[in-house]
Amino acid sequence: MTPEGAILPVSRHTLHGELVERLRDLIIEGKLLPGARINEGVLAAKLGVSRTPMREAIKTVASEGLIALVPGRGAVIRKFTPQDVAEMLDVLRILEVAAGQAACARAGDDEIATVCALHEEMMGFYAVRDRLEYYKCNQAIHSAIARLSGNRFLADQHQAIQARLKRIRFIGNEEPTKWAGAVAEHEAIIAALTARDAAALTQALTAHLNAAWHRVQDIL
Amino acid sequence: MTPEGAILPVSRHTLHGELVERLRDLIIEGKLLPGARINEGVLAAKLGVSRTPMREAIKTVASEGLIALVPGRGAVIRKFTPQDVAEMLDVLRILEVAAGQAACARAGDDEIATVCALHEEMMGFYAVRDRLEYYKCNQAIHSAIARLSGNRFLADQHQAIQARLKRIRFIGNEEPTKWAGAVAEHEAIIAALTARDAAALTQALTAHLNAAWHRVQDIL
DNA sequence: CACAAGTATGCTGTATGCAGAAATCATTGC
DNA sequence: GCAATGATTTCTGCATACAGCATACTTGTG
Repeated sequence: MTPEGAILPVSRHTLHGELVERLRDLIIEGKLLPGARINEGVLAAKLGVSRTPMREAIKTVASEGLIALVPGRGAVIRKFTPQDVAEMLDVLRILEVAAGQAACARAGDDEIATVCALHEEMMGFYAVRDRLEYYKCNQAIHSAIARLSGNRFLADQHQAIQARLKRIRFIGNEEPTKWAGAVAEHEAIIAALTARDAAALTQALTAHLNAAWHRVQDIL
Repeated sequence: MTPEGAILPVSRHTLHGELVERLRDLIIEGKLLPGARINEGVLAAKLGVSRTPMREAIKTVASEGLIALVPGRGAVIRKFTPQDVAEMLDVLRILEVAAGQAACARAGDDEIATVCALHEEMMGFYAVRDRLEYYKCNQAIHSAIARLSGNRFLADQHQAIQARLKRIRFIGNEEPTKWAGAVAEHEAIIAALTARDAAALTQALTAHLNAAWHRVQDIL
């Protein structure tokens, strides 16, 4: 990938970008709970910055949908209704199915192999019941499938929505039976993808995301 | 809709929201051209505000994708490559087709009638060659179809992408022959929707958005 | 004891100030 | 005459300051 001695631009750390990531993580990791108000001053102080870049980061994350802005009253961590989650999962399904169709048609064997490798890795984590690492692999697989479409914009949109649902889906898969179900569905997805069977892949992805809805439903 | 004497909260105009809209409009209307750098100071002065809310608005619009932030060098109006546009149109097609499918299954006759009414209005503007009003109706129709899905999140995502392409598609349809083509495609869409013919609607929408790509290709 | 009005505090929203990095322009050497 | 280098100016990025609104608390009254 990176040629020996290649000169690549220094990654300029902007405070804004840094804060956006930190803020997103705080929400996704559950340190900031849905419904909770954000006090700019104290949060900025905790992160060791002034209110100005903190506010800019809040505005950015708000436009991504994780935070709601209440005029005159600041920002609150957005609380997703069951309907919100169902709708997001539906769009995720639409995008993934479309990506899957495109992938069967245009993805190279090497690209598909990469996804399979991720799947193997994920199964390894499942074997030792490492739920966090399993989950990371899981997300990586779905992101990879989105990228297989060859449409970067689609992949980006997919990624953004997946990020919003990250926490909810992570909590939703806590039960062992649910987890086992998800694993089985993944097997079907990988099989269909390897065979480049577009129809089967559509079926498998749809089933997987419908099941995901049933899995998270309880915790909403 | 609004009951007689119903008390609805006063619409609080936040400077931030106002600026975001103004900034979006400036870009979409072409007052700020792609590739141009934004000077926070002068733009804020022109709009009669200080740099702080202006910067926040810029960050927000940037996260929407119309502006690119260059660390240490401020913000530039984002320039879309032909590939970017093709990818966005593709996602738009995916979302609209999915919305259309859902609409055929679940939309009420009244909802469909609303879309048809918009179509009639649009044809009126076409008859007198009022391109701007025609275009507004056009966008409204596509947004309405997205809403017919019953999935608000899908509709919102669709809306956001459509907004990004607004200017490019407006310019792309300048030629009379292209315009006529678009009108014909719309007729097919409305016919399929009225008949609740999901397959035909998918066909019509796909054709329309593929054609849209051909129409804008020249100006990129 | 409950409730309402007034007061006080805290927070948001906006403006301004300041340091450092870019960009532009002038100057000097070749 | 052109290129490279240095100085100046502008602009961004962040911090701080201030005003107005929202909320919480307190106090007075029925």
